Amino acid sequence: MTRTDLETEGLDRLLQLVVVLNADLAQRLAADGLTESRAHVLWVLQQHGPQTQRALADALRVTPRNITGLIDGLVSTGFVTRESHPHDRRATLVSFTEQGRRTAAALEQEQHQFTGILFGGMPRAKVEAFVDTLGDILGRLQEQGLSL
Amino acid sequence: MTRTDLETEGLDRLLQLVVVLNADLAQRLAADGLTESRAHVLWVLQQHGPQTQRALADALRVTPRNITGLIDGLVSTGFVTRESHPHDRRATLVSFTEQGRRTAAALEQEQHQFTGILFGGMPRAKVEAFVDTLGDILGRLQEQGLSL
DNA sequence: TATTGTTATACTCTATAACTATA
DNA sequence: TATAGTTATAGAGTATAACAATA
Repeated sequence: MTRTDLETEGLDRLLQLVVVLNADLAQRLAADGLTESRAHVLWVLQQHGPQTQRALADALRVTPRNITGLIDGLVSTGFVTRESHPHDRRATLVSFTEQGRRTAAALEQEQHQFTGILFGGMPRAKVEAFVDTLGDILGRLQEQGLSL
Repeated sequence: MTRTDLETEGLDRLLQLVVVLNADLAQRLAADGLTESRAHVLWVLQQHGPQTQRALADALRVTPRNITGLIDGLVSTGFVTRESHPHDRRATLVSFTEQGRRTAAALEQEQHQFTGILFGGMPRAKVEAFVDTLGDILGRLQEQGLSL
């Protein structure tokens, strides 16, 4: 196999993995009545606690108008509430409901268990090499201006 | 680093890679006036030649109604045309315009060059190990019923 | 004057259901 | 009777622009 064919095979598998992981994520979330965007909101709340819509807009890198719609959806499906901000009457604080808190915790748990599917029983050295190469590739992409 | 931490780090980097690759793809396509879904149509045409909308619906795994909308968009932006099917007057054949053909070929070319960013200058053994592990992981996912 | 979130409007992707034309 | 593609309708994500309330 030529070097070029090898690299092409690598990109193909990487793109295939992207598609499969995305599809699986969307399906799991749909089972909980969530979309990827709404789950992203829950993720931020889980990591950083109650947030203003402005902060959520910055975190998700979408417009404030978009956040209004996402929170509308999460409120109507019972995952979060809008609370008044204690010090700024312009702002609202988005907080978990009990259902939201449970769901976010369960998703975090599921992600953790997912590592077992990916790496379970794989020789440690192989996992280490894989993680190292991923870091290498992410670094290359960052040099191209591609990062989070 | 514990085995668990290592695996968590691996999943984190994988998910980060998914996000970065998706964002970059969307941005490149937008520069050409394309969305991911519309580009997917061009991709199928590039690989298999002119197709009926029905065949495109099957290939993209979306409803026929959805294909109507995607082709409407691709026609109005000049990437494809609807031609009458030679043997079945119910069906339409979707074909490239010259612009569509050029764009699809350029995208294929760009993807090929992208391998240089990902793997260029990396020791062959390292690339081989990475591609091997990707295949391993895709196999594990397939065992879980997760595949294309 | 600047910021927070909303209303108004528009585009894209997605789906189901009913329908037309054709096989 | 079955298939190809459309119209009708609806929900979700995204954006810009104008606006109200508040800082």
